[in-house]
Parts: sequence; C-alpha cells; structure tokens
Amino acid sequence: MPSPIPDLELRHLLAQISDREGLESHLGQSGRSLYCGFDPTAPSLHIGSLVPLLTLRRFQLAGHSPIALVGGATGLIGDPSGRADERSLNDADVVHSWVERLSKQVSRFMDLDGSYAAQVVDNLEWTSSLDALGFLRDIGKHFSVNAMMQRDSVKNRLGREGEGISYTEFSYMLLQAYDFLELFRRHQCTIQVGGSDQWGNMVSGIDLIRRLDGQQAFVLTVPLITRSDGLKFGKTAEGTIWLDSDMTSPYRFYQFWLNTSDEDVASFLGYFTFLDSNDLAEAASQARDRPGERAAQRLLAREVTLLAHGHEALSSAERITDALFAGDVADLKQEDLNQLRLDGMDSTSVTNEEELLSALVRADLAKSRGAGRRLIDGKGVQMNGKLVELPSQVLRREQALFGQYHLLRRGKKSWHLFFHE
RNA sequence: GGAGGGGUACCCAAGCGGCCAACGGGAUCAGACUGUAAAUCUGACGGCUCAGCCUUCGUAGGUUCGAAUCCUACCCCCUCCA
Repeated sequence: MPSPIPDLELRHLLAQISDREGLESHLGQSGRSLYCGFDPTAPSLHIGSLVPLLTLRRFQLAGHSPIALVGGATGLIGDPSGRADERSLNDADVVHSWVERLSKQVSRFMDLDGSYAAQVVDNLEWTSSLDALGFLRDIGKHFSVNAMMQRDSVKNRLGREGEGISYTEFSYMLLQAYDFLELFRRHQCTIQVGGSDQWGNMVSGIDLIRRLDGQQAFVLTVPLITRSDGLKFGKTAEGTIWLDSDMTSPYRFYQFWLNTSDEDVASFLGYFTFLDSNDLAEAASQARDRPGERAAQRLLAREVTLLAHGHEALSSAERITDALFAGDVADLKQEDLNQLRLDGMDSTSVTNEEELLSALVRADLAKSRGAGRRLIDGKGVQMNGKLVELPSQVLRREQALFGQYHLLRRGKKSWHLFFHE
C-alpha cells in the first residue's frame, strides 16, 4: 500500500495536489522521498504544525522516506504567507538555538531507522555558502516578478492599506523553491508537503526543478485547520498550545484536546490520530448520538497526548484530570498533591500569611490586584474546594492542605497550586 | 526628494477644548444554564490603600483656568509621484 493518498483523502487531509494522477502513479513505487519545511519562529512548534508533521509520518508508514527540513536559513528571512503584516527579524543565534530544538522535536514523530528512515536537515547547510550574485544569476533569473506579484501572499500585502512587504520577505519564495531543488538533487526528493498557505511557494519549486533539471516534482498541501466557530485553531486563553512539554504541560495539552467542540471532534480525530476508518466512524457516531459523554473528545485527547508526549505523560494528565474534575478535591492525598506539583499543574510558592490577591497576581491568575478583587467578588475563585468570599483573604500555613498546599480554582477550568516551602 | 493620508486602550474603531479612563464592535475573564460543550443571558474589562485618588490617547515641549482634542518640533507607518 505505498500510496497514502486514499487514506489522506478519507481524513480530508488533501487541500491541493499539483498533479494527482501523476503523483499517485509516482507513489506506486515505495521508497520515494518527500519533505516538509518547518521554520524556527519560536523555541517550539505548536499544534498547528502537527498536521504536516503527521502527514510525513503517514507517508513513512506507507513506505516512503520523509525529510523534515528545519529552516535555519528561511527562518532568518520570514515567510510572508498567511501574514497580514511584516515580521520582525529574529537574531541569528536565537534562530540557531531554535533550529536545534525543533530538530529534536520533529525527530520524535518519525522513525529515524529502518528502510524508510527519516532524516532532519537544515537549509542553512546549502544556503549559507550562497553568494548574492550567484543566487541572483542562477536562481533569480528563473522567477518572474510579474508572476510573483500574483501570489496571494504578496497580493494580500500589496493591496492592504497600511501594510506593505519588504524585499526580504518578497524573496522568501525563491529560497523555498531553492530548497526543493537542493533536496531533489541531494536526496532525489520529489514531493513536497505543506500547509495550503504554502502552495505558491511550493509550486515555485516544481517550476525551478523542471527548468534547471528538466525533472518532474510534485507538491501536496494539507488544509489549514479551522474550527467550526471560525476561531483560529490552536489558540486558547492561555495562549498557544506548544508541542514542548516545558512550554505547554501535558496536562494542559490533554485538556486542550478534551475541550474540542462536538462539531470539530470527528474531523480532528481524522486529522490528528492514526486511528483507522472503522474507529473513526465509531467515534463519530458516538459523538453524534451521545455528545454529553464526550467519548470522542476523550479518545482524541488520549491519542494525541500519547503521540506527542508518551505514555507516562498521558497517564499523569489523565490522573490530574480525574482528580480535579471527577473526584472531590478533599479526597486528594498528600502524595497526590506532591505529584500534581511535579506533574504539570502550574504551581507557585507562597509565603506564610501572604495575601491571596498578591499570590493570584504572581501566579498569573489575575492581571492585577484589582482584577483579582473583582474575580473574587464575582464568585470566581475557590480555594481547597471552598468559595473564597473575601478579597482580603490571607494564605495561612495552618489552613493549607497537609500544612503545605492551597489548591486554587479560577472559574471552572483554571487550576493552580500554591505551596508553602 | 515631492504630494497626500495616518499613529487612540489586547485588536478594530469613534472622539476633534471641559459632561473623557475616553462611544461602539471584537477578543478576553467571571457568573447563570450545561456536558470542564455550543448558543443565550448578566456583569467586568488602565492602576491603586477603589463612593476617592493616580497614570493614559506616537515622543518632547507650548497655549489655556482646563487638551486625546489647538500650536511647535521630532519619530514612525502607509499610498502615489520622482
């Protein structure tokens, strides 16, 4: 079963393909090489990158060799695709450190050994030695500015009042096309996968390979994930959901998926898990018939957390969830609380007699003392299972659970542990 | 280099000498309802020692009893022309 295309289609993971029939017959033979790029714009990828990342894995499972490209070079430039405004440039050494982190991160999602071993490359490897004149003569000559102006990523910026696009970002497309060419030459990489906002950049690579080497390459895009309510996928009140467990704890990660809406859960299972079509169909019907049970959400949360963080992290996330939402806070044992503190529930050290308001602010549960006061007035804070009535409340060691912990709940979902040293 | 437009709170966006901590919308937060949903409704949404006070409307000065609103200089952004 060397072609993963039917499976991708089943999961609604195909946005565009440059030449579907050509690609399918190309994939008829196993061992093809394909790549997807990830630019270092932060110290970690977030869940938005999960779809292309898992797509690489799906190809690998089908018998092809994936290359994850981490953009040490392109990350220095900034991709205008999908952006309404110009990016600010990051320092080179910062980008370097991000490249290292992302390289490790993406490796975890693929098999680095075996007959279809994955590899991770950095495009700085071949771009750092480029000279400006050579690049302009050898590569730039093959790009028509007229055509580039037609690209959505450029058009959006030109037509937008109050914004523009720098030459730097305008050039991004050339670098990405050049990457494809290099990977084609170095690793016989013939397929590029990416988000649908990358389409323009990606087909530029096909053109370049055909012009310079006379060979055919293919690209395939996966859809940008949207939510049924139109809000941006992957953003929550707490901010971005990162793949790095130091930036987003496995518990929070698990909670994110658990809170997926009824409308989205069936399709998310397709996008983000490796469940087969039977399991997908069953989960979908459960979600439809008994939404209140949220069995599909639980399944989704379990599968994705397992994928991203492994068994241990998953079971701790489930354990915390259980303790907080299913049981009674008073039932928690001392070792449970110790564990919660280690396990990823956010926690803050407090001093004896510290004002609750100041602790709330330090713990980021309230933006300011005034906001904290209003929160308490609005019945929004519980401590150790009891509603806090007075904003003037103080954290006394004697009242702490086991002389040590105050378990804070803000609203329904936000938990935080205060502890005395 | 020339001409024009613009910089207001997280975002969009009113205001154009006092009634402005600044209309409205979005986002966000809390409460009710629920399933740790969605929709809806209610409230909050610069800070504080919170019926009061303090600091905000690109920056720095100035006029005035009083400025986000007027004047001066400067910085930044955008569009068009060269």
